[in-house]
Amino acid sequence: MGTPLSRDPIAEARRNWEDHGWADVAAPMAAITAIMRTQQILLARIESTLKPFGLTFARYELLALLSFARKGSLPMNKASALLQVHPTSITNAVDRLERAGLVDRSPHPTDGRTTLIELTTAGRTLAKSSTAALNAEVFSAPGFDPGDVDHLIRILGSFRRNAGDFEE
Amino acid sequence: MGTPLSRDPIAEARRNWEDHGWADVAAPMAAITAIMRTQQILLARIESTLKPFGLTFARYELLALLSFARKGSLPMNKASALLQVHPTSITNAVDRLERAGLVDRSPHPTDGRTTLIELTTAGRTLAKSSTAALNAEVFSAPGFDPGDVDHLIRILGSFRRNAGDFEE
DNA sequence: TGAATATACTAGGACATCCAATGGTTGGGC
DNA sequence: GCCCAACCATTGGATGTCCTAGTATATTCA
Repeated sequence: MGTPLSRDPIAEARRNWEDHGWADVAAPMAAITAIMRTQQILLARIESTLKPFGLTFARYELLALLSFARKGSLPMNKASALLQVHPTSITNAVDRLERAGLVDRSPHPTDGRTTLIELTTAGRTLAKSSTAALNAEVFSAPGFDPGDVDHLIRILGSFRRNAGDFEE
Repeated sequence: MGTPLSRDPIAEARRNWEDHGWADVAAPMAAITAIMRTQQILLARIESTLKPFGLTFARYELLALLSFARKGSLPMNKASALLQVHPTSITNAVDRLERAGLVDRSPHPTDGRTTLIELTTAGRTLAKSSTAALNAEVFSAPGFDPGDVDHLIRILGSFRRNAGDFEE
């Protein structure tokens, strides 16, 4: 987004917090802000890799989820729960994927309320190739030390469990 | 967003990656996905805390940045660089903050291209009270172990430096 | 000095997310 | 057997982010 700054803006914010009498919460504030910024950087990389495939991250996630579904199809509310996004976001993503010929909607055989989504052949092919691209361009060189990757998975896993994402 | 899942969806995705021959990138994939989800959870908490103040996180960040500016004013391009967002996002945020009477725009005294933004009295008051709310409701109980907070700051700081956010 | 280049902000469009409200569909309790 | 609460998907509205273009101002250099 521009040239590197001479100093870390988050470290600067942390100093500001400490100087204003909020030293007790300065470190968590810095950690949370750093997560926000890291997500932004990673998302930009992912979107840039997916762009040639005509996909956004939201649509890719749905495509990938469907490609792993045993039956090849998934109810929309199930997708919403697994991807942890609002149902309307799924509706939006399916609208666009369907218009692009990558998924199909079909009524649930026994429950008239739910809609099933299923990959088309083109969708399955694109899921494969875009995943290969993400693996090669993003996940294989994420910018973390290998040891830090395990730390992150543990720390964030614990956080998500405490936040009520899952039990276990 | 719903009831807790019985299993961690990210751990599940990691297993899927390993089962499909991508074991070498499964762990970074899981870490990156966890960062995405963690950011989503934290952002929701922050937005919920800021809602009573009529602020969003984007507008709050700008307000907080201005409240720490020595001169009390900041060029828009400077704000864009420090918050690491696109210049048009700053324009958008300033539009709304200005309409709410929280900031003012004024022309730069010597450079006719740049616009300065400055807190109004109401803006300064709101910056204080909303920061107090965030400190009390989010940063004081972030959901991380104290030791993990330092780990995160170090790991993510290193990542951001490698990504070109800042030098040093 | 005058033209080419660089910088700063804004306007309009595409996309994603959430919330609130709507219209069907199910299924349990009486 | 019926009714109402719960559930599912969609629509419309608000916000935010980025991108591309366009306009205006500065700076550089021939």
